[in-house]
Amino acid sequence: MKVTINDVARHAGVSIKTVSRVMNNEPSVRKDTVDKVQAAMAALQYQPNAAARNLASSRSFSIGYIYDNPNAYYVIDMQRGLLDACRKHGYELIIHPTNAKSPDIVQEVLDLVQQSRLAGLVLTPPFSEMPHIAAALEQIGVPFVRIISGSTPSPKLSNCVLIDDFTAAFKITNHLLELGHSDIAFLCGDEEHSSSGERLAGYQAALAKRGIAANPKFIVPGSYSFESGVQGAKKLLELSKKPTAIFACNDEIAAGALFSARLMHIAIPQQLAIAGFENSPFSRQTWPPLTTAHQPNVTIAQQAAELLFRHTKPNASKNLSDKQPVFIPELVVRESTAVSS
Amino acid sequence: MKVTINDVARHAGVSIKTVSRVMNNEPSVRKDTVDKVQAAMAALQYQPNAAARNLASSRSFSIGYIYDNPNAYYVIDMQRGLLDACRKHGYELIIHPTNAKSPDIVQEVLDLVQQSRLAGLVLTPPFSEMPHIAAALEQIGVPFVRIISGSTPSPKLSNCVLIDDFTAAFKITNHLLELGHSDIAFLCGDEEHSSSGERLAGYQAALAKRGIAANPKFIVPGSYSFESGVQGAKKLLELSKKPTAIFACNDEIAAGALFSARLMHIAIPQQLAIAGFENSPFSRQTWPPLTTAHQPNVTIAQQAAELLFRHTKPNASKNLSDKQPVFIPELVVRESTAVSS
DNA sequence: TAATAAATGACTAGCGCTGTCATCATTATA
DNA sequence: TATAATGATGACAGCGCTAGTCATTTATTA
Repeated sequence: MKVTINDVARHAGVSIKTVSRVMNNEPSVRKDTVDKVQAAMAALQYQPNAAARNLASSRSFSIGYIYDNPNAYYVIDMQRGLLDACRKHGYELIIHPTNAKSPDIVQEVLDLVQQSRLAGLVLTPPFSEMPHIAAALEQIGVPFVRIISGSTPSPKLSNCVLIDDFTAAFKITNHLLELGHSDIAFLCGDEEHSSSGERLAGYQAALAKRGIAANPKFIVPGSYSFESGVQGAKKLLELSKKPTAIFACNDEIAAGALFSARLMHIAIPQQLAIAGFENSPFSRQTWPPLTTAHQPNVTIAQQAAELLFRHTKPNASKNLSDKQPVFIPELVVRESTAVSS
Repeated sequence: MKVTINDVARHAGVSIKTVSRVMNNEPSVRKDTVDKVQAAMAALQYQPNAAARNLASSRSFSIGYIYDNPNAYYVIDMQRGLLDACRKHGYELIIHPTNAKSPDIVQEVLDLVQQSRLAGLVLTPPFSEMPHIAAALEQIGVPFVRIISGSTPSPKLSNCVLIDDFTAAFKITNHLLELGHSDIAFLCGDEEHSSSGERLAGYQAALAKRGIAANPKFIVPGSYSFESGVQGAKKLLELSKKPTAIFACNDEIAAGALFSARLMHIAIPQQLAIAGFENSPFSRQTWPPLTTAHQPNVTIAQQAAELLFRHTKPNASKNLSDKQPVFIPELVVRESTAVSS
């Protein structure tokens, strides 16, 4: 029933210590010994006792994922990717939904780390953009990886996975421009999220490249929510000079804009083109379906976890750790920006 | 930095063992000793080492949640509720997304239980409705709680949290009837999910009570997906005798139906009323927003976990364990079924 | 073939907690 | 008041593994 390291050792004809060496991939174990031991582990279906390993080594085999994101699909995708990586490396994932705006969020994170004895942490927005959290984690020496918006790798961002929102937003705006639009409005997400700023910058850069002066009234502050899209679009569509296209900072905002346009009997895409960002499932389920930018969140999460494991694992090869992943979301064209027929 | 049970014992002036007794609320510790120990724990901010407890007691302090549900919001809510309960009882939650249709799903679940040494498991549909999983878990003696569709508590369902889909569906159908509809169609979810059957039964019962013969063409098989709603509604709206109202088995199907109706230039709710089920966030974000039934998923999950802990905890009072929670989703009326003006 | 380095094993001491059993303190019973 | 019966507490071993120290065996190189 219960297979211990002893059984494996006996089965493989080696000592307990050698099995332990293999498990912790310590150097100076011969290749064929490793094979022998691994064969024995497989044959006996050995499951190392995580509790014992934990206790003896006083390191832990779980990483944490803190989230506070209204977009459930994003969270689920992240979890999926993180779990994939965790399974591969024999780690466990501790999830922790919380309120990022809580005044003692830093303490909460530290408590989590202590209580669950986390080996490391993966941070997504908004946590990945809170400098005091990064600072606190650094101080207590807990490795962490941030998934953030950015396009240019740099040493300062060595523990980051970058999402190039700028370029993706540039591409979306360009798509609208190519469709013949020049009065393109932008519905911002939360100011605190740097993704919103990056996307705005991409939008502005695309306009600038065509020599189009950005109309300040066409840039509407807001937040990453349906409601914000409703309000923002309303404001835009009540202008005397309406935009002919709206680029929303994410799909939810875009859905809100769609809702507003419909209320005002504005036909999409004939009278108004709308584009979103994220490619969340409901971007396919609006009417008409939304043009958007696709982020491979599962893959991003996997990479983030892999990056983290390079820091948590003592004997892992760290030589490739300079590779800093950058993901560029891809343009997905759907009916919400179809050429008016 | 690291506070151990030793420190607490010394601080409280008792033996290590007594502290341990307090932690596990074993009987036969005097009241004032308990207080003394708890005061010491609080003063030192003692965090018991889960790994050590695990190892020494060979029981575990984590429960599992397996999911395979396309509805991310549902999963997130479940997690939230489960985590709330876990935190309260000092447990950890191990999440495990997987494919319910995998041929060796039972083995996978058993492996998970073994590998993560789970103290128990919470099952939601579709897993909660797979008898071979329940059987396998019973056989290896791992406690589990199922969240399933049903209205009448019974001893056989002692470890279940029931969702009364029947009554909720009855209420929705009744709402449509009261609006003056009599040609009400029903878009089914997956046959394997008993919720679909229960909701269908509730729909039929409501019709029957009014003496309305159900038109078999108005009952369309399908699955819990947007696409299924699109197809199902299309079929219905191409009938020579169209329904005037559609009750979809969940919001996603309803959104699909909405999409289809729009394609066919059918005005909602003027020409067709549509109702969903679940009250997922996007039921509020369609145009028009969907009438639906609200399930308090966070609370449901909490209760499920509490129920589970009564089985996993050795010294817990089990006397209240006969109480079997039943939740009736509530009717939420929105514009998709507004009286045609 | 000797000299050097690389693998491996035997042994030991915990990691922080729980379980068992022995001990001591208290109360009930005659 | 003595005696048993119970309640409350402590001493100690050990959960399954890691990690360190040396001793021993095996492979590699000059």
